[in-house]
Amino acid sequence: MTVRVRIAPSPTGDPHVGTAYVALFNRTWAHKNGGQFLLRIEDTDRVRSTKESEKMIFDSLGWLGLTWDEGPDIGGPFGPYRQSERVETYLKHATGLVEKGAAYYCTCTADRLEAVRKAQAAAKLAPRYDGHCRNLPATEVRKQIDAGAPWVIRLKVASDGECRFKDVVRGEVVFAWDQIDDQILLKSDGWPTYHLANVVDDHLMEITHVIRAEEWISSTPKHIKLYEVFGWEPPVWCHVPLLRNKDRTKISKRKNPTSLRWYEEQGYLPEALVNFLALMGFSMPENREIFTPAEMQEHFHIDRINAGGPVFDMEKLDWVNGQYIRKLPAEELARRLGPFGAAGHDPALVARIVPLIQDRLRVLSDYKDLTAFFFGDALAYEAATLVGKKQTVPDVQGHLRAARETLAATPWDAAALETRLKELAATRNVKVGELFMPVRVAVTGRTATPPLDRTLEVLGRERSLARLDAAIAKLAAPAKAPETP
RNA sequence: GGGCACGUAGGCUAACGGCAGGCCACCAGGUUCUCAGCCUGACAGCGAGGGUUCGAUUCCCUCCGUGCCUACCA
Repeated sequence: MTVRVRIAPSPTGDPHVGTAYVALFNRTWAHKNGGQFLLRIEDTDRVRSTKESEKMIFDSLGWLGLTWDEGPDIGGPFGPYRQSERVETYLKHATGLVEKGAAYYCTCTADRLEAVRKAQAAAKLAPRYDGHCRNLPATEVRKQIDAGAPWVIRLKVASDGECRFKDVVRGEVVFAWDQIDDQILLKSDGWPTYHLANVVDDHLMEITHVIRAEEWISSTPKHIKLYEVFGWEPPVWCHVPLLRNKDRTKISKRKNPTSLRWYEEQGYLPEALVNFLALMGFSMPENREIFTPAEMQEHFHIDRINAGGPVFDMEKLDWVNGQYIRKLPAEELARRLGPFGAAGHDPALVARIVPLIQDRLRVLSDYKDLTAFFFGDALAYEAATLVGKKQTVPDVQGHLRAARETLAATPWDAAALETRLKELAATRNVKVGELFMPVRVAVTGRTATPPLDRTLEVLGRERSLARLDAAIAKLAAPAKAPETP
């Protein structure tokens, strides 16, 4: 039997990091077994679903390389893959269940349901549908419907005994059937709820393994009941853990970035984010932390997924991202930096800059800040920054003037610049740092930069000398003088 | 409240019932003109209590903690 799995995101809001997480496990499992990975859009919530959101799901998953074998955009033999285009199917199946006696029409109003819930809460009972319409004669409900009352279809669940199922990640799970509510299958607008649509589609699309988030465990008995009353073979159940915020609650945008677009905009590499996501619950043999999707696929098995909910650790993500950034060939890194500002810069200059910042990029969007001083003429910094803690203004003035003079007479390559500046420090009888730091600040405006010699080299003679002049002028000016580059 | 799930250092994780190991973060050194990177080292853990066993992180029970679900959302 061919392994067929799917993810079924609902297109509401930004594309979620949890979607990518579950997609990764699904896709890896399908491809490891030579099967198919499907993307199905669960847009049965007519109020919240949007086309823009759907598009973003396609784009973000595509960005991550988590491509699908069948889906709304590319089609496939089991389409349509958008639930809004399958509404008649669900209606037909729901009414079929009523005819079989496995489901029933319900005309209870929202007001009544709320009142029932309130009463149950007051009596400290579990909030649950009270079976009002289930117990009414069918003719009575029929009469109300014919009179124009809105109706829904509910699944008949409550009964004795237990619902047991095997979960690949967790082992055997048991629910008492009397804990399970008479779930609404078809809403009053004629559209299905998740539960109905999900089961019908998974069956018709021949899904073999349902790999989904842990939050669905509680609903699984309803789904099993549906498979039972339809007379269908249920899939293999695999509930993977939920990604967590630092406080261990379900990951949420208030407490942690969840939008895949955010990660893209920050300049996390897609392969790094996927690698990091894999680390949340999956582990490679021999403690490997950095690996490709192909390597993961080789060693992956659903039953190796850790069942505990992992805290999404941004610091480790940064580390993983750094690993990937440093591994990139310089030209490739330059290309990837394009959208982060490098596209607007002279390619030849970018090519010289990239090696200087490759070890210093945490995310690609650091590019702008890290390279700002290579562009433009004016530098904005306080004159005081030029003067070290153990230095006096006259000291620094002397260093800068001497450095300016020396550099003006030095061939402009890193090796020569370093040699001459170090000689100068010796001549002036100061530590290298005491000379280098003021020069660094003078030509870059900051105290943390790539090595000074290479920075000077890329910056060029003309610009470097001009900035030294500006720094000397800045120090000569009255203490609180405004910036005059 | 009820149901279910989950507990290995601050975070992610590994370990046929047999010496608890790796990564991130943190800290300390080294490299060095600063920062970053890189190298070395240090710190740090089986939620608690019972039971089974020669032996329990591992199996069982109880407790505790945490999370999810408890919608005509998914």
